[in-house]
Amino acid sequence: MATIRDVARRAGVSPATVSRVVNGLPGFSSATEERVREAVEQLGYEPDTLARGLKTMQSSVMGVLAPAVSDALASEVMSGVESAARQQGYSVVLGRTGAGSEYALGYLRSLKTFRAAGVVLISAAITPEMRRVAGRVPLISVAIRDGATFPSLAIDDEKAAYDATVHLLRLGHRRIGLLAGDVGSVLVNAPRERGYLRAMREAGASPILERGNSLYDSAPPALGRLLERDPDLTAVFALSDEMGAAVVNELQRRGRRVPEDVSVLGFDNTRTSRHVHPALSTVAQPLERMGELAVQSLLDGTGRSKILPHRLIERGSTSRPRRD
Amino acid sequence: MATIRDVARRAGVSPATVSRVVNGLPGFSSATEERVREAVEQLGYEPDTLARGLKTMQSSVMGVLAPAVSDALASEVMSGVESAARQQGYSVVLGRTGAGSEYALGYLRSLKTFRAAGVVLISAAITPEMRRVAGRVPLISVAIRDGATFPSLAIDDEKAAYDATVHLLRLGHRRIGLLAGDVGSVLVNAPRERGYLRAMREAGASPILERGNSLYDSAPPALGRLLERDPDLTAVFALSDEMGAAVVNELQRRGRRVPEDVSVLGFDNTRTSRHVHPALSTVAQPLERMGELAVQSLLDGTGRSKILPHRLIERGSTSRPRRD
DNA sequence: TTGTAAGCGTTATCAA
DNA sequence: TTGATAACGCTTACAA
Repeated sequence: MATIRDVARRAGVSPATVSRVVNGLPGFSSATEERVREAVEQLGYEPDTLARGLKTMQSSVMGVLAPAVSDALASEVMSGVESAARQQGYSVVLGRTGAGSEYALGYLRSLKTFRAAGVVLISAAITPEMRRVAGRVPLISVAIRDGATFPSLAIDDEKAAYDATVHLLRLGHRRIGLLAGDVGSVLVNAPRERGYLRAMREAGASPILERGNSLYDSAPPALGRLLERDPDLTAVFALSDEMGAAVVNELQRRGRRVPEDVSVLGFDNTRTSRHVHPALSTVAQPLERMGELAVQSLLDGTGRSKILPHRLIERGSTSRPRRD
Repeated sequence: MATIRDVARRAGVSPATVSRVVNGLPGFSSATEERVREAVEQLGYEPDTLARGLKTMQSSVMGVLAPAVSDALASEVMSGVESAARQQGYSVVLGRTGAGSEYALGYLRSLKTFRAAGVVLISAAITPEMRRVAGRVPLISVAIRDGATFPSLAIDDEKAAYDATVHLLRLGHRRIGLLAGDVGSVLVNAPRERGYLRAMREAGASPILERGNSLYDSAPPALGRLLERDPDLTAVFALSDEMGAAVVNELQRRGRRVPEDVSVLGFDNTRTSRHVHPALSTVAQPLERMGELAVQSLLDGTGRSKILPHRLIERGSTSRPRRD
C-alpha cells in the first residue's frame, strides 16, 4: 500500500502538494500536477480513509439501521441509501436494530466512534436517548413518522390508509375487514388503523378489525377470525404486503376467488406483492427514493422532515364486489 | 467526544495506562483500573475507531458485497454476516456488485483503504483482478463455488440439483422440466443444470430445459415454452425460488393443480418459497450459516474453502404424480 | 506497575 | 506555487 509520502518522493514534491492535487485544492502548477498524477497512477495510490478521517474529524461512512437485515421493506430503503451514498463517495455501514430497537444504541455508539457522516434509521423512531448517544452525528428516520421532534422521511400513513379504504369503498365495497399489525411495536400501524377507521366511519360502514404481527404467518389465523366475525366480507385490507400475500393465498385455499369473491389490498409495495397470484394491489411508498433522500438530507445538513406522496397500485387482487 | 487524554487526566494516569485498561492488556494495578474505569464511565469515553485502526493498521470493518442490496438470497447471507460480525466487534460495510460484479473492484479498493479485516462476496466469484486490487485484505465467496483457486463457502450445486431431481424421480415423476437460470451470468446455474441432466440420464428419462433469468417475471414465459414442448410434464424444477413461486402461481392460473397435476420444486429456500400457496418445496442452502462462517473464516485467517450440506425441504408443492 | 515518546497517513497552517 | 511542521487519537516499545 503506497502512502502519500511514496507518491511525493516519486513525483519529487512534498506530501502536502500531493494532498492538494489529490483533493483538488488550489496551489500547484499544471506541471507538478502532471507529475503527481503520474506517480499516483504508477503506485496505485489511494488515500487511506482512516488517516483522512482522523485528520478531518469526519469519515466517509453513513450508517443505516434496519429492524432486520433481510426485511423486505428495509431492503428497498437500503438499496436507495447505498446508491446515493456511493455516488457521493460514502460507504454504508449496516446495522440491525432488532425488535424494538434494542441494538440501536450500541450501533449508534459505534457509528459515533467512526465519526459517521450520518445515520439512517429504517422503521425505527428516534428516541431522545438515541439522539444523545449519537452525539453530533445527524440522524434521520425513514418510513416512520414520529411527531415532529426528529427528522423523518415518510408518507402520511393515516392519509394513505384513508385513501386506500376510500378506494375500496368507491369500488362498491362496504364490508371491508382490516388486517392490522401490532400497534405497540410498529409505529406506522396506529395511524394506518386510524385512517381506515375514519374512512369507514365517514362512509357509514362498520369497521371490523383483527391483528397480526405484519408477517406472513400471522395472517391466516387473523383472516380466520375476520371471516368468523363476518363471513360476507368482500374486501380485506392488510397493513403489510406479507399479510396481504398470505390473505390472497389463504382465501384461495378456502375456496374463495380473488378478487371475484374477495378483494385484497396490501401495503408498502414490496417485492412480496408481486409474488402471489393474482398480484397484490397495494399502497406504495417510495421506499428507494426515501433512502436516497435520507442520504441527501443528512449530507446537506438540512435535516428537515418531509412527507412523501403515497400511491395506490392496482394489480389483480382488487375489483368491484360481486353483485349478489 | 472525550479522548483518551481526557480520561487519563481525570484518572490521574497516563494515556498509555488508559489504553491498557480499555484493551485489557496486562500492566496495571486494580486500584488504577478502578480509577480509570470510573473516568471512562463519567466521560462516556469510547475509543476512536479511526485512530485505533490507523495505529494498528487494521480496522474493525468487514465488507460484504451483494449483487443487489435487496436480493433475497443475499439478504439471508448478510444477516448471518451482520450477526457474526457484531458479535466479534466488527462493523459491516455494505456494497453492491451489480450484475456481473461491475462495481466490485471499486468497492474492494474502498474497503482496502479502510483496512478492512475481510470481505465477503455473495454470489460473485473472485477474479484474479479482484484478488489483486484487494491487496492484503482477505476475501471469501459465499453461495458460489469457483474452482478451488479462491476461498469459498457453498453447497455442492451439482450434487444438490442431482439429489433434488432424483427425489422427484423417486416420487414417480419421469417428465420433469427444468427451469434453468442464465448460465452466463450466475455461476451456480451451470452445475445445477449438470446435476439435473445427470440424474435424468441415469434414470433414462429425457431432460427438457428452458431458461429464465432467475427472477419471478422470467418464469411464466419460460414455463409456457416448457409446456409447449411437453404438455404432459408432471414436475417442474426451477433453479430459483422466485421462478419456482412464479411457476406455482402460473400453473394454477392455467388451471393446473399444484401438486396434484404438476409438482414444483424451487431452489435456495429464501423467504419467497413460503409466500406462495401451496408453499414451495425447495433445496435449502444454509445461507445465514454461510454468512456467519464466512466471517469466522476471514477472522481466523484459515480461509479454507468448504462445502456445506444442502437439504431438501418438502412443503406442499411436490407429491407423487397423478396416476393416469 | 507506570510513563514517555514515537509514529500510523493524512490535512491544514504557516512561512518561504 | 511550494514545503516544513504540527496535529488528529490512538497503541506500543522502551525506559523507569
